[in-house]
Amino acid sequence: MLLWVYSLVGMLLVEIYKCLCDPTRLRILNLLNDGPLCVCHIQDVLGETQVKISKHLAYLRARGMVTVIRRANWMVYSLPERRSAELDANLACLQDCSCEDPKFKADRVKLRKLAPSLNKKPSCCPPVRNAARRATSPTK
Amino acid sequence: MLLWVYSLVGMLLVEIYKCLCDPTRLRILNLLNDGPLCVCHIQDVLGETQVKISKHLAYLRARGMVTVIRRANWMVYSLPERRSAELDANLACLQDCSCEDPKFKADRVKLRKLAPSLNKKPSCCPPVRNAARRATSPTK
DNA sequence: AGGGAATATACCCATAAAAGCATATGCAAT
DNA sequence: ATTGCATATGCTTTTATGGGTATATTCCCT
Repeated sequence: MLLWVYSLVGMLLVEIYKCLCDPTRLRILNLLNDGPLCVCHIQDVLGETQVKISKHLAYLRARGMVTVIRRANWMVYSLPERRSAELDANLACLQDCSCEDPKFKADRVKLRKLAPSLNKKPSCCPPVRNAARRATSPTK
Repeated sequence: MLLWVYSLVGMLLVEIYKCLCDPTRLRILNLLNDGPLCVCHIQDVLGETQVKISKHLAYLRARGMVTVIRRANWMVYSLPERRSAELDANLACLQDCSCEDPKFKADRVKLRKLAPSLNKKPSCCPPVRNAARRATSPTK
């Protein structure tokens, strides 16, 4: 698998669409639109296995579609702060499309209901709206 | 390959993105944004083989991303007249993104330069902006 | 140092996608 | 009917993708 991290500016349109053409990834991005999240939150809301979520996050990360920071044991994912014009336009478009869609809406509702109890865990990712972000993947 | 023609309204977001995640299809849609085109025009502008273009058009057609009418020997493809909100938003977004992009722009320029000579062919698809359109595929 | 928790990765399998070559289809004109 | 043209389809190969199971990594805590 030949992959490299695209610079945010140079991110190809096709690569953006490749990120968007899977239902699980769309659901993840829909959640991240409301703010940074750790894997366990995403996992619990989507009701999918840890591996599945983790792999899709890796896919998105490798293409600069999300950024991540480590917070103790937890990996906190966010939409990238600095975005190419293309990425920005498409994320906005996705938000438009998903905001009315019942399935996406349900995920967001579930997240809000779940969030308080999840945040009672020892020191899971806090419900802050704008955690510090890093541009590149910490995985090496 | 299990495929069916999506009703325009019910077209799933993921299916839209699947149509958009291939460079050749993006180039095709970029050209169609300027108006209906027959296969030979697309083929000549993109410089790709007939099979390749035809197959990608079939892919788009099967998902309601383009419509087609027969005009004598020629098949004239268009973007669908009636579009779901999602499709409309994404086509607009694509147009935004591709209008500045040098590669897409080059294709459009090439089309305009090529069009006059191509239209000298016996009775190739005319350079009309709004040919009659049909909603479904004529192929059976 | 050792254990537990959260997350990532390796490997495997089934399926889908992309492209090529060859061939078929449908229309028009002779 | 036959030929020629534009386009579509069938078959094949290669590669990518998505998901699963098992295992590794990285951190915190004791």
